[in-house]
Amino acid sequence: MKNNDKIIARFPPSPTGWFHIGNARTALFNYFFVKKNNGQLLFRLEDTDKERSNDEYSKDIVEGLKWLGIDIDFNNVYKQSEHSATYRKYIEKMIAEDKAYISKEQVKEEGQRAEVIRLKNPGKKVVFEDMIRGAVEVDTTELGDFVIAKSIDEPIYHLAVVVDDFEMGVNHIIRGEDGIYNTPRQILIQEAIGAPRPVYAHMPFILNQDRSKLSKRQQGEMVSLKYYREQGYSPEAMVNFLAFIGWNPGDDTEIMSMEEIINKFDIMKVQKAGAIFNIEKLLWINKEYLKKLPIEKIQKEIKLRITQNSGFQDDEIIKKITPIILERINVWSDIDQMLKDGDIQYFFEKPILDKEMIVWKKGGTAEEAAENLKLVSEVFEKMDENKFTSENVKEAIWKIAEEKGKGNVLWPLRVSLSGKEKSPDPFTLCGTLGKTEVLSRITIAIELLSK
RNA sequence: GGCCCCAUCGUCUAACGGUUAGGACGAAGCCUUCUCAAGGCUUAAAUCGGAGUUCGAUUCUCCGUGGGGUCACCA
Repeated sequence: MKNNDKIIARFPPSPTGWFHIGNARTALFNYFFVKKNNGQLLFRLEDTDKERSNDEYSKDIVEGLKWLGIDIDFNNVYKQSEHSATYRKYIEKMIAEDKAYISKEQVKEEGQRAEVIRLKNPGKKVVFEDMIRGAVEVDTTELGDFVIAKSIDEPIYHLAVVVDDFEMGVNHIIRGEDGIYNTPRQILIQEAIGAPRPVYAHMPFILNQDRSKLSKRQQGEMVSLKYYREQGYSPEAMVNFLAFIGWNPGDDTEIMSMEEIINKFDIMKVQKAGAIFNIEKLLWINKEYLKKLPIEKIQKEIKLRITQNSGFQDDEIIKKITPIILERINVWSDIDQMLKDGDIQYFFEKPILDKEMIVWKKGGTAEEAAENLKLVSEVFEKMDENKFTSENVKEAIWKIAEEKGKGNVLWPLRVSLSGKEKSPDPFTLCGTLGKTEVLSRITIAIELLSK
């Protein structure tokens, strides 16, 4: 860095699709690097491809970055589309200095220009230093006099990038591995316009299960950050997870905040090889973050999901079932699935019972079930409504359960209350539903059994 | 195919040239238990192959092999 000691990096997405998870990770690593080194991260929209660029995608990218907690200045976003005069200036300069020339072309396909601007390629070996990979050497001869602009007013990507980075004072470029092929020709352009060479770092890819580059074709919407936002993943979990694809603090720590990551971040320790996207690990990390959330926040989210999906909104019940739900989910959208499976409704309304299901499969009869339910309900009748907690219920009927066989008492009770083969234990159910509702559901079950 | 990049458990990864090759996710088993979940404990599981350098290679070099990427008037 000749003129400037401050590290300036950039994140330059082109808004031609939903914010890609791999791009999100690149942005994150840029941010880690810059924060660690008291530098600055700039944002640039590469929106010169008018056909494919759109505003919705730009918004999605900005929102995604904000969601992740990357605080960069979005007020004065540098848009490529607004700098055509700048590109023109450099193109003219290069032509004037004989570094580039207008080339007459044979038009072979429709849409091809009869004239384009090509760089005079000195045809040499370019060696550049990569913070992740070390020295990378490429022979640029085979590139030939490559095209740098379609016309004096239409630069192509490589030229635009080099000019923008130069104009913006960018001195560190951290980008995806595929940028390695672009680097030599961009260096040639830098030399032609007299721009200093930035320091490079090329990040390994995130991979599909078969180790090919992470693709929408294979992963569908799961390549978009949008998907994870919608599913209700915690941004902290996402940052943690993405950071650990290709990097780690060097010890056994798995859960780290953005601040801790930045603190320990070292770009030299970034992995060279690509890494498969492991959703299982993400799920686990997300759950770790879920568990750390304040209870009010958890209740609020659970209520939101339940109300949206089912219309139920009894605050008392929601409060009671919060711990039950929390230990059964990894991500908020799991609540939607629970609702779909009917695993929550029975806390709010009487389940439809199935006679067969109430009977304990491993050796009970309908008569025994009915009899035991009667015994249990007699005990419940005598209990104080205010002391009808799961602990007290357990204490009150444990003896009966042991005498009559636990399976033959607890299974029918639990199924009578939930109507499900799988559910939380009967004591928890009792404590949540309350004495009146419990007795009512038991009565219904007994009637059903005697039919 | 040319060029480029990469290579430790299934996955993410740790290991100044000297470790019983460590951790995590996942899996399996056990405990707890009426079922599910959660939790606790335990187990299985890896240095791609071959040369070389070295007293000693996961680690350094070379050659294979394998995988991936890239070869635009797209970004």
